[in-house]
Amino acid sequence: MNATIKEVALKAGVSIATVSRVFNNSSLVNQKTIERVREIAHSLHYAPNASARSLSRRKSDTFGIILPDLFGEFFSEVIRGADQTAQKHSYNVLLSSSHNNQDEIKEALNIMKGRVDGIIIMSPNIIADILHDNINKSLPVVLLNCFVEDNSFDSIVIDNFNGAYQIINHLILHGHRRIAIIKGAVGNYEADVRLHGYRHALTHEQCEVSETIEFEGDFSEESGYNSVKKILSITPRPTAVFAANDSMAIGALKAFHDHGVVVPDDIALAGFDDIPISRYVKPSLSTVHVPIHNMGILAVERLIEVLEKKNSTKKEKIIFPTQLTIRESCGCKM
Amino acid sequence: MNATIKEVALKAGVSIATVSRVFNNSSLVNQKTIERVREIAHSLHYAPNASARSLSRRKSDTFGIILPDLFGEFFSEVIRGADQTAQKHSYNVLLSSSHNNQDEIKEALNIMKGRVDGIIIMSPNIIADILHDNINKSLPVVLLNCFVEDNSFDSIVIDNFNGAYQIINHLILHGHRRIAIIKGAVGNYEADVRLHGYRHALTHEQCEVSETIEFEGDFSEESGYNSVKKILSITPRPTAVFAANDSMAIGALKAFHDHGVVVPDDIALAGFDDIPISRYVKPSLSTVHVPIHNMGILAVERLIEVLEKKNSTKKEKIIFPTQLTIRESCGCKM
DNA sequence: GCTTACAATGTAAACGTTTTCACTATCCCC
DNA sequence: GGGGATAGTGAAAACGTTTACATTGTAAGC
Repeated sequence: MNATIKEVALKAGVSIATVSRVFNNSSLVNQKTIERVREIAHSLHYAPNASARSLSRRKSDTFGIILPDLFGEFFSEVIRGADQTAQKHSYNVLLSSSHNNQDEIKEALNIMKGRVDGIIIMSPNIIADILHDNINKSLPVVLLNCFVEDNSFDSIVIDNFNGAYQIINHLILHGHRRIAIIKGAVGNYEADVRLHGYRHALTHEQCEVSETIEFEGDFSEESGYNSVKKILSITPRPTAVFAANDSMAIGALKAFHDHGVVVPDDIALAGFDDIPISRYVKPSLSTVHVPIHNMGILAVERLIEVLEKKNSTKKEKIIFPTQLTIRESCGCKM
Repeated sequence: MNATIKEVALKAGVSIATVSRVFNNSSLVNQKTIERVREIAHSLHYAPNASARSLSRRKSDTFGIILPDLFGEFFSEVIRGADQTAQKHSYNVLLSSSHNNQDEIKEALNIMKGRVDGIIIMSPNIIADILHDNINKSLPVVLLNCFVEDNSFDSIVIDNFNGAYQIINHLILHGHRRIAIIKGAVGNYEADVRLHGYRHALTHEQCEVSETIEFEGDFSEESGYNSVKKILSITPRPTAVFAANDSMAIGALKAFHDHGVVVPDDIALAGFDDIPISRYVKPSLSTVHVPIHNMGILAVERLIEVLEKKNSTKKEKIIFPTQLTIRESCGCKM
């Protein structure tokens, strides 16, 4: 059984109000009293009950993070940034991942509601209606890489379009005209935008745009690996492949190797995200750098800003620029 | 403002007790009443206040997870397993990472206290005293890969010793006698045990054990990369290198390549953990498979078991076996 | 020595639930 | 038609805090 504030007060010979004040660093308490209370509290292993505190203050000091999944390095980087920043500001992080459909997100939102002071949602499949219906207007929300047409939520997105555009453009500049893509998961907003960037760059330079060189993927290494077989079977063979994320690119790299196709000599390869591992594969991966870690940091900082009412009236949409990161796998010198 | 149980009760023409019963699926409520209450609740966007609920029930339906860091795929796999399992049993996950010293862990424990119904701690640096002093006996705890001499906590550990032993033994069986190690982080329990397994295997087969072939590392790709320069500078050159985790092995792989040393032809390489990416690097990594995901699952299941008092009297220590996973980087056929 | 001011503390009412206990109405059985 | 059961509901006391307000004691100012 944990000690309560009452027991501490009793033993210290003060009222519970005073104990409360000591633990909330109120300036109104006598120094001697503070010391006595702290000592007694320590000897009783007292720690304030968080639920009671939250109930009374109408504040939980906790942020919720809702993620579609937790595979690979991408999401853990987001969480890492968010967690570190939250801790720095004395907030906790309530995590809920593996939500891939609308119902699961709805469920997660309902659980979070009343438990957190703000929510970060990352779900490239989400539909805005769900949010409107299930989130109280007074609860701060930051959307990460979600598609929202209106400005009803704060939102942070990566410039997926330009990222894809740039790397395709780079490939074209180095002589590639027939460039295949391994697409991201179906129905995924980010996947769609990257595809559009890819197509747009090709169109702009009068290169071939065709569904015959667009291959299915789902962001996993395995799907990247599996696409390669199909890519190698078409003629003429594409001279370059753009995978919509690094995990698929790494899977593809392995597959090319297994089929005796040398990257980048026989075929160029590029990815997207710049996950930490991508510089350590061989050949190292040319990719589009995304400041993943920073997104987590910024999302939390924005929540805090809104909570402190500094800047809450207007919703903001922050677009993170990406950066072309040329390594070995595309075979180009910058 | 969120609606409260009172408003729902008022509008539905019942008492708050009845509303509460409806939301707790009590069997004692009339079907018609249930429907009316639910309808009204929905129209008011009512969701029970979690703090009040926790306070009243003395239960938060939340588990805490304390981690040293969140880098790489290892930790995110643990979290993934834990989160999925927690969700399955209607629990939430409160995350707190980036704790590398005793004081930070103490702090994290104090914050978690009163917020969670159970705690999972993964911290290969932890000292048991901290735990005894800061955790209430009544709070269920599961230790993941921590060193604890006594049986005062439930604990799940990987069989690091045998894992290391086995893979070194494998290398020896295939003719290697001079095998270097890239060690894990200093002061890290897992790192120590893997080192012992390595040494023990060498000793057992009368191979050279010497600090001149033991190199510093910290589990990061970068440290793996940096060790290689030193490894290549000693004579006679080791014929095999064992990295104490896959991340370092992948860094080393890259370094060997950059130095024109072919793995496995010129030198054999092995890792530890079997993170998802290790099968996709080139050459694919021979390593020791660790059921990371399962550890997260099991930790949560154990917490639930204890909470439900099914099996709480005795503390358990579960040792996860590892599995030798031979791929290309060691150059051996099984 | 009387007010005034202020520092330090206490009292008690919230906060929004759950849950025990008590109560009513209804039904069934002899 | 009286005496249980039983189903359904309500009243009210917790749960452990915070905090507005009230109350002390003491020092300063005149």
